[in-house]
Amino acid sequence: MVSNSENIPDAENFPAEINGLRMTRQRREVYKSLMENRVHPTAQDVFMEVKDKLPQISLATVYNCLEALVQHGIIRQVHFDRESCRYCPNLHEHGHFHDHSTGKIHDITFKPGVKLEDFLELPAGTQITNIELTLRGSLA
Amino acid sequence: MVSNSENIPDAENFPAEINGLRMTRQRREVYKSLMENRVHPTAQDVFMEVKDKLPQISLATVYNCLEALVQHGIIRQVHFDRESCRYCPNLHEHGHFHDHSTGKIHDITFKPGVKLEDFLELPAGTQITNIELTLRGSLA
DNA sequence: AAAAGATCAAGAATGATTCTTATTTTTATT
DNA sequence: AATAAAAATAAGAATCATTCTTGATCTTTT
Repeated sequence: MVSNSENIPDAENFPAEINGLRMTRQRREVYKSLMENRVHPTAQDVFMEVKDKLPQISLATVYNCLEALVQHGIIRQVHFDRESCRYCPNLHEHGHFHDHSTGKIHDITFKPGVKLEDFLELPAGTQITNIELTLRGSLA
Repeated sequence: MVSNSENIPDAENFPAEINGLRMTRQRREVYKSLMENRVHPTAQDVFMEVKDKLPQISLATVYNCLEALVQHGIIRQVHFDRESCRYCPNLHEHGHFHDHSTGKIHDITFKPGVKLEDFLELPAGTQITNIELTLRGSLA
């Protein structure tokens, strides 16, 4: 159980809106599912999870909810090649390590204080708004 | 013209095989197209380019050729979100900067001597076999 | 309570990629 | 050089994640 390490509010006292996005029943369950098990699920995965709580929810609605949450900066979308998009409620700047031996995806953080210019040759005047870093390999 | 900064052999004296991959007419034209204009094209882009030389080539064959070239370590496949895959003959370790103001994609190299452990918190025992780094933004 | 606006469910549409199959080309064998 | 076996190609069908469309259902505002 991951539970209270991150203070996930339960249904009753869940905020009515987050970052200006109204928390409907569907959005709340989608978001809670992401918060409760940090497995970088696909839309399909979330759909199956959430159906326990809202049996009538549709896959299209899960896509809508995920999109809305992404647009409001509540979750992040991550990509591995051209596989299904995955979703992640960790908003801290981080990359991902795809462990091929287990199939699991792990968050990778930058060392404190590191800046892009420290390790990349960036052309002068580059304004970076988004970084996506993906490592692949295995834990020996 | 990019031409001879990288010594692209012309059709006649093109190697019969590269990294153990036999250079058929189709593979050769696909590869030459990538080498000659470094624009990170999609399969569709390459298809249109190569049709000038081989009018009867099919899109499926372009996909086959690109796949074969990737499998033999002759080119790299790169991904931007879930857009069409793009291809790149630059085999040096590098990332990509997607400039939203122009739509262009630029190669970004690491500063010489930089190692992953220098800027990332890598769990002990991680064996990295592949890195994909994508930056988005604009040139101010 | 009525009207306007948002959200939702269901299924159709889209688009990149992969797969299938028959044909053609290349290579190996006689 | 002729034949057999293997590899590559063309064409189009199939797949699969995602987006779009439409009508129905909630929510909020009036």
